[in-house]
Amino acid sequence: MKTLPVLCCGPQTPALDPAEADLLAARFKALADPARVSILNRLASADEVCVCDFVGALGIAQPTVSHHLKVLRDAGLVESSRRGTWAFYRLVPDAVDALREALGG
Amino acid sequence: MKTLPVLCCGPQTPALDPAEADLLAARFKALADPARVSILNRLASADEVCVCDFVGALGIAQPTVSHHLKVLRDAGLVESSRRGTWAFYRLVPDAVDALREALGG
DNA sequence: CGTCTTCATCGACGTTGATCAATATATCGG
DNA sequence: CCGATATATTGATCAACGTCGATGAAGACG
Repeated sequence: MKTLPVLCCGPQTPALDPAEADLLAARFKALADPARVSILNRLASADEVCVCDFVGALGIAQPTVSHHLKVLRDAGLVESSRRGTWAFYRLVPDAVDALREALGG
Repeated sequence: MKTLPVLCCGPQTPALDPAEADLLAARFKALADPARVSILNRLASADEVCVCDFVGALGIAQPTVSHHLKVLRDAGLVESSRRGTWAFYRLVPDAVDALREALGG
């Protein structure tokens, strides 16, 4: 007669909702690049920062900066408004707070 | 005579240390996948979880789970210990705390 | 209008990552 | 030692990402 294999785990607790996992992963992915971490860090120290400031500080080409800002915008972590010639970016505090809470507040 | 262009930004505050940005980005990148977010979420609710539990709960193949666990291990977010047949994974609280502080605690 | 500046988008290139089948390694029971 | 189980590693494939040059869109200024 065949013996049953020994099990290591009891009944499983339900997994995290896949949609919730997707949302969190998408937001963390927006931070998965040094340039974008630097952008967020700079935004944390000022109410508004204009794009030309990022270009000067990050040492990467202007289209690349624009690309990173779009990634952060699509993730809902920053928002922008254009005034005349320049575009200014701000943090979205609620989105950043949500991420921090996901890490176990 | 040529006029000087109007500037939008004053003198720049120093940028975040590139090495620091790299480290933070690497850790956020480890969370930039739904499977790994679910793994961390499950680890947050239990002292230890064995690999077979992840395989059952995530609905992805065993080598893929092993790959994701390696990514989290390399990022220093989890650690593992083998006891007999099974491997158990735990959170590394300090690493998770560091990430949360980077989001502005 | 014409030119200059700022910023966004597009197209292309090389790199990285996620996934799984197959295989390797290790441990337990007999 | 042998077969079964659990985990890790390898190799291959396909998609996604970072980067930049070229181009486009929109306002400022004369």
